[in-house]
Amino acid sequence: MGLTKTDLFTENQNEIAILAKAIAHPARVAIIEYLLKVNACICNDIVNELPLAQPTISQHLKELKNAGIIKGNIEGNAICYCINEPVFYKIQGLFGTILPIQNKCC
Amino acid sequence: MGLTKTDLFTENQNEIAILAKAIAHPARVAIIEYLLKVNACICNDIVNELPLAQPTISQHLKELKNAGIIKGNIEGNAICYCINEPVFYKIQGLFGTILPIQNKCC
DNA sequence: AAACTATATCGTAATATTGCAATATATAAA
DNA sequence: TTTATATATTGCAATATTACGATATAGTTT
Repeated sequence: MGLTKTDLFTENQNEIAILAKAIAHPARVAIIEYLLKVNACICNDIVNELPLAQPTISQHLKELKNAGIIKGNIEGNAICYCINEPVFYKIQGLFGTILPIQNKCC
Repeated sequence: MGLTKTDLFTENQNEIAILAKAIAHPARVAIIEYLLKVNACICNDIVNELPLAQPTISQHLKELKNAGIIKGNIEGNAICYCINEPVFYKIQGLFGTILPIQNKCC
């Protein structure tokens, strides 16, 4: 197979999985960290910052954008990327909730 | 290709990516949620809880264990699984830090 | 218009992931 | 010791991901 059975799980479970998958690559983590540092930049800045080819960066940016984690605005012939705050805060909410674990593991 | 260039990124970036990847599947999200609910259970309980075959559950448990998110203790002929607190709190720390975003996106 | 800059898309090869039937392993119960 | 229970591993097919060269698209500058 190789096909995740999305329909078998709740919308919330799928949403968490999709957001986690967007972060599940070191290049995309690096892009997020860089955007948090410089606030906003064009794609070419990221190409110069990371040791990956331009099409590869473009592909990673697309995935981050599809997940809603970043957004891009057309700026002349370039595209200005930045963190999409609402989704970013949502991630912090989803993964950052301090749950009291009652660990009675055998 | 199809091979993530791990050596090009920092240890921290790779660690975040590995933890995120472990959560990047709805079945594994469901397993984590279930373990948080019942505190501890054996693999067969999860097989009965989720609509996936036993080998598939076993595989997902293995990935969660490899990432350090859960741990399993031998209990007779069964294996008792539970959340591995330190790593779980680490995830909350990594993703849950409230960062003030200065969004000056174009 | 021609050359340049910035980004996206296509095509493709290599590798990874998902899912499960079949089977192996190991302890428990009868 | 046979049978049942619980989990892991193997093998395999289908699909997804990663990476990048080549190329397309689109705005900018000269």
